[in-house]
Amino acid sequence: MSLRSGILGLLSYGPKTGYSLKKEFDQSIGYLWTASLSQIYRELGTMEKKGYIRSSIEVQEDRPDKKVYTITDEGKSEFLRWLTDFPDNLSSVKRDDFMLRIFFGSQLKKGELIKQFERFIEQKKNYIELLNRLLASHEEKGIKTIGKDLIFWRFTAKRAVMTLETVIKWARECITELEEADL
Amino acid sequence: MSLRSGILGLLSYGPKTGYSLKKEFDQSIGYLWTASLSQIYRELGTMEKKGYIRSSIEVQEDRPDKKVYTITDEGKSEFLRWLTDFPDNLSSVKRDDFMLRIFFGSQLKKGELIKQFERFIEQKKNYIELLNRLLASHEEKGIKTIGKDLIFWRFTAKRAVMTLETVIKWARECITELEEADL
DNA sequence: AGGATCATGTAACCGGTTACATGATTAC
DNA sequence: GTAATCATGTAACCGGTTACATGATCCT
Repeated sequence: MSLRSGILGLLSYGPKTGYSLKKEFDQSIGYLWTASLSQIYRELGTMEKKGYIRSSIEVQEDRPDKKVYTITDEGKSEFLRWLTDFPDNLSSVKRDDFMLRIFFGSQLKKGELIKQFERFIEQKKNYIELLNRLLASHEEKGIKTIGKDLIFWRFTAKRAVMTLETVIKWARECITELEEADL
Repeated sequence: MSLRSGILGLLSYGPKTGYSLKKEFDQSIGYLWTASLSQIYRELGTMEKKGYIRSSIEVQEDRPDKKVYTITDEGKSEFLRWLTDFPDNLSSVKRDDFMLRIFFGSQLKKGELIKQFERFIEQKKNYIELLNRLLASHEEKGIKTIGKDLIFWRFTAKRAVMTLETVIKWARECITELEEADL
């Protein structure tokens, strides 16, 4: 139940609407957890029933009213229960359909494969740049505003960047091997 | 619809039962795609209705009869349609609840965090060994029996190993940084 | 004029997980 | 004895995706 925990975690920084939660998912933890609006609204509904969050309407003129959610004490302890309870097995589920296609690559043409590896490299490069901008914006705000969180945001973003650099290296090696191989 | 494609891909090597498909998922592509038995049986049922596969009962004595599935021509072309149709965006979905916990790590104790990073490293190390054994067994059989597939199986396993080595390095760096930091 | 942004949701569907059901043989 | 292996499935549930619905303001 990690969508729930993600929402509670973000709400632990302060009250938010469904819409603004979606933006935070996209902009700050999108590289490690994604969520759609409909999912967020549904989860907010069930969490309010359970008493993990409370809502209040903030009336606005010239744009739709806001429903602002605040985390309750039960919500905080529910979040901490999840946070401190690491699962025995720390591996995340692997379902990667790019890799599945490569696994069955012998049924593809060499040229097509190389083209796809090149697209792959391009996309990962762009993603690294995006993450570096995110990291830089955290670093800029610095310890004064973000506080103790900075080091952990650096950790997670760092892992993403390092992994991307590795898969780029891997894809380059694949291209070289493919070019040398006679298929 | 990649579970379907995974099954069709495996059936393209030869007829199989639901049970033996499960074993192949676990033993050869488990590191890039997982599937449960109930999922496989359900998918086999719908695929037979669609005409992608055909089944025949193989009677056995002293153990349950087998229902052996064979890929049809429609099945083959459905598989190739999927295989050649790479999506525009090659990124796989990221939902990693270990990372989510690290992101909110400022609410955890330093000692607990280090312990979890150490568990993480141990598990990844073990997984590398498992993959290396898998790779070695492919390599052993060699080009003569596996043929053109070998290079692609090496590619996919290689990526997994390289990524694991990277995340181990990352986790070690995190531990060092954590030990030096005063939280 | 047309699309993005702000803001809320519902409904249907689809794929993955968990639990249940059955039952013989083989290996420790 | 008991756990693993062989072999098939069904049913319920749960979480994620896609489509639908509404409507004003702001920017190009």
